[in-house]
Amino acid sequence: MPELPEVETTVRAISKFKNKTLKEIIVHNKNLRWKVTDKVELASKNKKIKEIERRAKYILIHFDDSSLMIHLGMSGKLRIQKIKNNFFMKHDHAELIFSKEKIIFNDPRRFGSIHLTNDFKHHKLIKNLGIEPLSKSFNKRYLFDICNKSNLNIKKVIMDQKKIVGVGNIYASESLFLAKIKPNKSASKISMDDCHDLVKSIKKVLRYAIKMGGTTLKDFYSADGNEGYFNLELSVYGREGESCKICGAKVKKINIGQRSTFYCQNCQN
DNA sequence: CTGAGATCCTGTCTGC
DNA sequence: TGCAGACAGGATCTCA
Repeated sequence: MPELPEVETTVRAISKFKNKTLKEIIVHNKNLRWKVTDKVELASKNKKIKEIERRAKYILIHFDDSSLMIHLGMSGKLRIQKIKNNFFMKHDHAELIFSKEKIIFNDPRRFGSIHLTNDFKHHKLIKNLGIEPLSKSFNKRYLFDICNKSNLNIKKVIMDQKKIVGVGNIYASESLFLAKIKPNKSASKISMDDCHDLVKSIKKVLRYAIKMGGTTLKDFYSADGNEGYFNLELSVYGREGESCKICGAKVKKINIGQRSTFYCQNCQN
């Protein structure tokens, strides 16, 4: 489910817990993408939350001496629920308990993960992440450099979390459409002008998706229960056979790295 | 080092 | 309806 905009939307929804004290974490199912360690429950009792932020697709909840790292994987989501509202949903795997409310981690496919670390910056899942696409350092020069060094096609490059973080399968297709670049174009053939357009497109698409509260394709809801509306704005993703919103040609679907990829054969080169 | 492919897991949809 | 198979927003690991 979640790419950068959905994670950002989730972080914003739970940011109201900043400065609140986490009473405890209860893990119902430790078998996530990685086994949830006992430390997560044992070392997170009565911790004041100093900061809540997003890094790549990770939700980071910082305490004084440690940080909780939550990844939503493919189907994970957080929801905020009143303590007294005592109901469970299938696949509720963990609960962050506060005085009146709790944050529940629900993840049917269990590709998500929860870690507690004393040094998140050097955690193995964080330390090799690439730059944030919405930061100033993500510019045409940077993109041009990584494209030049790569033998992959452009879609694979922009989805490589070691290079650029946060861009997943939906927004990769959407950004490439906006930049009028074919997803299977060889990265090494990308011009500086292409990079200019693509950087602008990625930023624009991500910012707009955040503004719309993310994309609700099947069942993404923000932690506050709101639906995301970016799916109404999708230009090519999931629109195989439908007409391109620009030129009217049929939207094509191909596979790139076992992921569905959508583009307009007419608009994108 | 790079890159392709398999893999983790459940739910939903499509086609026979 | 039933059932098999494909597919789904991620990303790591293995192997060549």
